[in-house]
Amino acid sequence: MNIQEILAENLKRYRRERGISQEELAHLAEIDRTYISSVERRQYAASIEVVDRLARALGIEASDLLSTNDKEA
Amino acid sequence: MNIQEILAENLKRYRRERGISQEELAHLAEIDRTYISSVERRQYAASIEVVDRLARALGIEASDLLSTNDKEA
DNA sequence: ATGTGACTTCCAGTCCGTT
DNA sequence: CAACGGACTGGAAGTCACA
Repeated sequence: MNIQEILAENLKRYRRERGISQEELAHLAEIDRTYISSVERRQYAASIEVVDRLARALGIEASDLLSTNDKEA
Repeated sequence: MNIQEILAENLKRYRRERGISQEELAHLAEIDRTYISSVERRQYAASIEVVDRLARALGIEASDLLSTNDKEA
């Protein structure tokens, strides 16, 4: 389990918990729609900047998106 | 407190707790010494890849380096 | 043992589209 | 709504000399 997978899995999980689409999250986090798709498909090693923006959009902290524990927000 | 500051502060704190220099950490994480210096001085929004390598070198998890809580490892 | 400016390379991230 | 492609740009990644 590398860091990109951890981010991808956490992102998908939290996003689905919120019941929002990639597109909506993209809008909320002000990140490109196709980029969110790429991250969820482990295509890139995102910067902490985008991890932070994604976390804020989901109402959690950046560290939650990189955590290996599967705890609820 | 933005994400770069959080990373910088956590990195410095954990590194000093371990009593190791930037040079030693650089060697352990296989990252250039001056790059670690840059990160600690908030010059970049590092990628999660780099954060992960630094965390491993410090014996912690990537999420610990981005956490806002000041807990011990 | 660390900070810094200058530098080059390359991929993160955006924007257009189609399947 | 998501995966995926091509083309592009800015800035992270990585290194050096010197203070």
